[in-house]
Amino acid sequence: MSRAAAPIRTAIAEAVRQAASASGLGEYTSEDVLCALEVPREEKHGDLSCHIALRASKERKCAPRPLADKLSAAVAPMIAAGGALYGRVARTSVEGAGFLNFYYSEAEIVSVLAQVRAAGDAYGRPSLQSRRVLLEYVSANPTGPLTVAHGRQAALGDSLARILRHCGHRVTTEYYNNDEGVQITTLGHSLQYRLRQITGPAPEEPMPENYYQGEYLIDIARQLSQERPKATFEECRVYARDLIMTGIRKDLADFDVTFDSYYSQEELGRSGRVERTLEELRKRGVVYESEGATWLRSTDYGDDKDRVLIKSDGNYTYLTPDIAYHHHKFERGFEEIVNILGPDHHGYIARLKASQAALGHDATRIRVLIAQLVTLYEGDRQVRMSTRAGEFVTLRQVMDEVGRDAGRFFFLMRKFDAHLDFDLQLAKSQSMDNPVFYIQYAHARIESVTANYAERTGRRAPSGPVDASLLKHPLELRLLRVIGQFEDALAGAERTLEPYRLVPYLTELAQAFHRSYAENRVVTDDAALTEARMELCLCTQAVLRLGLGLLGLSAPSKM
RNA sequence: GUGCCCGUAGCUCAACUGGAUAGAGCAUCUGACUACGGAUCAGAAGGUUAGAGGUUCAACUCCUCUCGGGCACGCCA
Repeated sequence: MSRAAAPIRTAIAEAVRQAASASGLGEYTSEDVLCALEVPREEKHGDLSCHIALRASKERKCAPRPLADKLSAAVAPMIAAGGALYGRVARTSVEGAGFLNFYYSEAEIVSVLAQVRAAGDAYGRPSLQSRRVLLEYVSANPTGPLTVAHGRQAALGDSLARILRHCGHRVTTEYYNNDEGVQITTLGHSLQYRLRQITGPAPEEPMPENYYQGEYLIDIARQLSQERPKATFEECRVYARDLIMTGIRKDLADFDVTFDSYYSQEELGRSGRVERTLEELRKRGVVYESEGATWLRSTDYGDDKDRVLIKSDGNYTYLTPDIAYHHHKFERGFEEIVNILGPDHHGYIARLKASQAALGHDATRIRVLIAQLVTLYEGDRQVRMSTRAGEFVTLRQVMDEVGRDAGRFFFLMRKFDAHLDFDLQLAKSQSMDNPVFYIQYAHARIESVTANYAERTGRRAPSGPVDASLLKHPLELRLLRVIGQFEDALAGAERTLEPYRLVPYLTELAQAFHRSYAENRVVTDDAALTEARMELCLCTQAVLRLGLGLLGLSAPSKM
């Protein structure tokens, strides 16, 4: 194959696009065709399958099979001698309702080793237009420690950032810090109450129900009492807020989650942006006064109710600065705005999008991912949580309990819009019940093969190109195929913004390795075969490391 | 009452957004190294996709209704 050949998936997509046009099937973009390519569930259906004829048949209401035949005929010259896919695709076939299946040549399958080597850390990067993405996530109010729900959002957002970056997008990650407002005021009162309990005279009233009840405030009060026993309310407010925020950032850092930017609501208020945004909305005629309040006519933009911007007491609602904040996201030039929110915010999406549409922005550029709740189990016992009651499980506790890798893996292993049952016992068990170890074990195992190889040869890798055609065993070919499917798994994760798609892929890759390993001894007296198998191991390891890295997991050499 | 998410093997979940014979892991049962890590590998069994209709070449997927679970529906944040 040629040196600068495009990845096979891209090459096939381009061939299909041209064939579709030539055969009168229709004009499609590369993106359209890429979406119609899939790795078939069953190997007998080929290495890559295209169902674009099925889609075309739907559009023009005719039988799909003849369309697939026409497409196949148009593709035929491309796999014949001199065609773009010559030597890479051995054959195609039309099957089922109208699938066009591609069967790779053995040379192509084997060439993934060279492709992994050549691409290095960029392996699997799809050919996409790079976008400027603002990814906002966690954004927990600094009124208490992060919970497991935040942990899930943190793992999801961080992994998503890694995936989008790997795909060539320019990503800025941001944490919106609600560092002022009603909840922070309540936090200040709560701390002051706790402080008085320590320094006296103790308050006679019981602690109001809406105060934050958690024990962490008692600890903070104890600390403050050493420094400033007579702290004013304002001092309490700032002290609690800042100390909690410091703790949040520490938790995130220990979870290996960092943000490019922390965006302060307080600073947003000082900047005058909120007023300017309101002015802009007024100028656009989407604001009106009623019942002493100021309203946004959000129903004109798809919301089911108009929303209050300024309450009759003169204060802004929560929405108002948030509108200004998102306006500022657009003003900073981001082409795609991704927000990860908890399930309690789903009703908020429509009004947020409406507000941005009202400002003249393209609301379809906003993608909101709702991360569903986490239910925590300790074996059979369910652990309930509630921030106010102070009876909750923190991200910190989960990290301490099960470790960072297992924690992140469990948060990511399910798709984010489904509830997650997180079994602490399972996550911390270092047994074969635990899927994260299965994947990491494959990586570590290869490391020890490498050590064996190094002992024999004095090198950790083949010194030059290997003869990959020596890899003939069905399980080896299977492993090579799975390595080549990384591209497909990554593209799926990028398109849907679902990191969990990498989990079954990596499990499959690890499995393909373990199976091949069980049948084929790597280091033998056959020098050429040993080199080829060693290269296969090293490429497998490279993709495992890459995939684990995209999930934010370590790739250990020993376990 | 209204909206959103969900209901798939004994358990936890997939099924590439409408595609091919609904797949994995665990649990259960049966097997496998005198060699590179047994945290591994091979095999068996397990299903009327909650239920009932509908749409079409094709439905776990879309529409309607019913049942069951979760989360939201403020001039709260």
